[in-house]
Amino acid sequence: MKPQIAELLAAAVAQLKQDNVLPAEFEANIQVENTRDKSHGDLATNLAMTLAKVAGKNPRQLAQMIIDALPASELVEKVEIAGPGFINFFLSQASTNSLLKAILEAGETYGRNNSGAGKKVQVEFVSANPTGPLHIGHGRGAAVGDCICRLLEANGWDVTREFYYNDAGQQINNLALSVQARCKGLTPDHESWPADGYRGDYIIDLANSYMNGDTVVSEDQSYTGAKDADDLEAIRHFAVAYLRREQDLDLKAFGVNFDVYFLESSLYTEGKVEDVVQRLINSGYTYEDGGALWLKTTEFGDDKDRVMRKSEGGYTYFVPDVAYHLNKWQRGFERVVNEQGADHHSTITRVRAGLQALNVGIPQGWPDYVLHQMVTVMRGGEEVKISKRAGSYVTLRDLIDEVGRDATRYFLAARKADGQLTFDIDLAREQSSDNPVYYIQYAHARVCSIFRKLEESGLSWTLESGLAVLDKLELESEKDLIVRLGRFPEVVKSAGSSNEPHMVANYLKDLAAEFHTYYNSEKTLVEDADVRNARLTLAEAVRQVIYNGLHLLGVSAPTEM
RNA sequence: GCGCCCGUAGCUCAAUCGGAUAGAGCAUCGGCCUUCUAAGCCGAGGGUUGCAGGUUCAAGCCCUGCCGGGUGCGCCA
Repeated sequence: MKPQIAELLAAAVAQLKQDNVLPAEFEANIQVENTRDKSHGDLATNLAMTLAKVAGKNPRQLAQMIIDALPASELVEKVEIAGPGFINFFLSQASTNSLLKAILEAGETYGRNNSGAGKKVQVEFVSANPTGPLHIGHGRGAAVGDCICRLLEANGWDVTREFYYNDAGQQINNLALSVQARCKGLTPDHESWPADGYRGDYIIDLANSYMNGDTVVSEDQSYTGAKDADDLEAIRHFAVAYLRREQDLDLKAFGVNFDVYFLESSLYTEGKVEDVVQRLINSGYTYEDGGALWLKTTEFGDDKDRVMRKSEGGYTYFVPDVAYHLNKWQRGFERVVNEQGADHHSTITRVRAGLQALNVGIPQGWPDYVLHQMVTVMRGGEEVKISKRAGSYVTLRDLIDEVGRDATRYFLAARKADGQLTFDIDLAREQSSDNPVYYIQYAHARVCSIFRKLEESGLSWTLESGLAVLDKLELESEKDLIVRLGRFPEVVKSAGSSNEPHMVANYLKDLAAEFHTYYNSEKTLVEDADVRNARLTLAEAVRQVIYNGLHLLGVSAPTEM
């Protein structure tokens, strides 16, 4: 409804320009907002207040002139001036009726739009290195990242989900050494245990599997254990494949799938690192000092220049990062979203600086970053410290098993990413019945239950019969519910453009609350067939929107609970 | 020391490019099941939005300075 109201206002502004109330050259910024308070109508604009200065009138006086200049419309019941000069619009039943019709005709596509126009977007998330099981922090990344993907798809983008991992660095060597130590029967307290070795029990399982000669198959590779405790290279390959499989299983259980697995090692084997170094040298932003090769990142906002090639000859980690992002750009992703933990923050400036230095037309703020803050885990009233090396864990698998997939996804995605998150496992488990996700799902199940009851009574409802009697929705609560349903598309759009899936969760909670209230105050299956059919139509629209919204969060919409 | 994130009810969190009386859930207290699922609803209490200034018709939101919590700052990845 917002665009229609904005059109009316634009017409009024044009009229006032013609009447010389407003200067002809002036470009008015028309904003139509949802109201928080019902007494302020359904939609409101601050137009009179923003134009008051230019017009040389007080805002309320100007508001009246704008109202007088508004073209007639059957969408609007009445218009009022309120407070310092807000213009409040009360929508007519004709407008809510047509809204309801539009929702039901759109069905599962209601809320979607084509603002992405089919353009390619890549979302990189999780990107855990294969050195251990996924923990709750990865879970947050997985939930937020996947929801961002779903939102982008709903906004008409062509989404590629990508998982990037380092399969060749120092951490992997430590992993291989740790597994090798276990293969030889060593324990972490032994004096020849590797210095930075991984101590978790999963290393034992891994070592046993390798010595058994198991074959592990993950999404992007497979490898058979060589049973040889002295073959470090074979152990390394096996360990990576084994942990990748474990991570894939966890992610699958979480409802998260990837289109592309990108190996950091491929940047080296395919010459992409060398290529990007050469490009940077050619661009003139590099220099040598102390035997190392430096990049002048300070020219692009960094606080000091960064080493690209160490004096001993190896590259620092940010060079493959730049190479990887150049590759993303070359693959034609106009938009890229990197969902990572906030501890990766320092790479943002460096990667962007490197991309700018390449001088290949990459926009300055490219790519987008969504950084989620740490998750603190509480169990038994105490904080659980997560340490890979010490083997202290709250794995994503633990959470899915204990709390459930729907609740875990909801909890991790329903909050803004840029705040720390406290996840109290006992609370999530013990109070599972008070969990907000059930509250939303319950609203969905209730509508389904109404329709089952209808069928049991030998009655029926069709969309046609319902749409024919929408005028029977005379209650204020019914109108409010419809107005809220009408806001769903803008939530999808706004959440999609700002990469903030939590907005969808909040919207659904509010919608569910409004429906529960309505459900308790008005019976749907009443004697009067017209009223009944009209209310069933409304209930079905509510169900559809909750279904669509839950789908965006990757949470199921049960038909009974 | 420098950079970034956060600070909102006892707790966990919202607040849609700066809008009107800052909202939910949990917890506490009091009501509602012979009526479509009580995993629900209705009501009550609970706030100087960390502090102090500034910008404007309007600030939880923007600017400056403090305070507090977190995190990152290597020729490690």
